[in-house]
Amino acid sequence: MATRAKQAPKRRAPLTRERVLRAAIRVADRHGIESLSMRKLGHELGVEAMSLYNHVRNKVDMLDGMVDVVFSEIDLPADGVDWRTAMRKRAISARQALLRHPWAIGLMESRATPGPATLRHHDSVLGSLRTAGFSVDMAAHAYSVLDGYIYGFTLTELTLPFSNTEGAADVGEIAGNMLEGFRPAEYPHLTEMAIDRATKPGYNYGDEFEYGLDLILDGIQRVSD
Amino acid sequence: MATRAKQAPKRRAPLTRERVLRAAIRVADRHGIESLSMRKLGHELGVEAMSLYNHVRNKVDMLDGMVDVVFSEIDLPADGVDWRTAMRKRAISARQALLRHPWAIGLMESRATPGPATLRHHDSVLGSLRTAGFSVDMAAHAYSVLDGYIYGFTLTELTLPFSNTEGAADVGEIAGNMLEGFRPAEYPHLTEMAIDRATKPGYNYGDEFEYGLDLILDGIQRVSD
DNA sequence: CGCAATTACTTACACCGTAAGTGGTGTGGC
DNA sequence: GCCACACCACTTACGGTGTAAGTAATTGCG
Repeated sequence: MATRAKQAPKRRAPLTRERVLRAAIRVADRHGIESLSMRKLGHELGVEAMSLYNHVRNKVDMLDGMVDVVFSEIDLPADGVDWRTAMRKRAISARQALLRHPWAIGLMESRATPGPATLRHHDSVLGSLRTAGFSVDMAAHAYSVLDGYIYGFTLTELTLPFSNTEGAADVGEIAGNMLEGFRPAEYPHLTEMAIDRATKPGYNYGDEFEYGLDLILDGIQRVSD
Repeated sequence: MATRAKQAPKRRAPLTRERVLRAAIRVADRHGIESLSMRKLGHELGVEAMSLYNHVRNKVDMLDGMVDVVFSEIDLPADGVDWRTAMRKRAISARQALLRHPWAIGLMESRATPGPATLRHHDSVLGSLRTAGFSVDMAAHAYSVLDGYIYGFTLTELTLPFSNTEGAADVGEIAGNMLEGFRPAEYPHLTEMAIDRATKPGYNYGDEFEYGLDLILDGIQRVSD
């Protein structure tokens, strides 16, 4: 038992930036980003708050790191397939990552310094388009529409007044929320749509995503031929 | 001077929810949302922090109100014009409002209860589409792509690492930021694009907005015929 | 005039991010 | 074997936050 390396029972796994970020993401996923404090995060890791600052410059640096981890979870476009299916898969993967970490989009707004995974992601998407023969201008156009749509759709999806955690309970819930919040006559078209949705058994707003995505991909394809 | 109404010189304008929200927006626009505290806002209005709570339930209620004001600044689609130009104008107006108040998109993520202006806005857009002959399903599709794109594009525009306050200084700035932050060989396509953009004299990322917008409007039009 | 409602004020509390300083512990050179 | 050193978790402290609770002043109305 000389030089006991790590088998001592009280020894705890050493803190690292990686471990801090993972724990922060876990807390934010579970309890919401607004309740992520350095003290609570320290507690989660069995450590005092100030110890975190040995691995993270400050809180906004940590938030930057968290966003970068989310980007790292998005599948990069595979090469060897046509640009359209590559973009389609990436878009779907991106939406899933952003839904998994609902706080990520809200953080993006305030974050000015993209991390390495973010840069790698952007570079890879651009590369996929250029390899497929897109001009620089056209790649910029395509990237701009696609990314805008991905973030924006997911953002609206997240802010929807009814639950987006798919499930049959949505059916009446939509109309319920609509009708109790205001007098229907005040917002006739909103009401019409809510009722229409509520009466469709398996309706799920998330399904709209691929409709718009394909519409945009069609548009890009048409203009790039 | 009996019953002096309000001509006493020291009388200050009474607080109202309206005035509180306006001041909050002013502070957030000027110094960033993260430095908007109830105490500072009180100071801005010449009032103690706690007085604000007579007109606002709590801080998140205030943030909700601020977002609703931003929505109220977006031009509603005019009726009497075809849906396409109505949607186009509204999209441009929405982007401008969101750029004017850069904190608004970041707030949307966490806000679950839309205000009256927000609801009125949505209702009006839906109404414009329905009047133009869109089915409920098709209106939902169109609205979903368009709104997603508007928010998402503006969000990416706001998070761009270079300044988006239009101006000739952008030219070298883009390439500059790109090249100093990392080794170009690591992100070849990003670098290529940055250089390409930087060498275009009047380049402004915001111009991409209308390109994507028209691409989407084309797609909607094609599918709705 | 007097009453009721409104609303700005003060005080207090728990929590926040983090600057600064301290002490113990694991590792590498002799 | 031993010691110096780098590391890193710790404690303490400070100024800021949102807001609950209570008080006092002003206003509008009978």
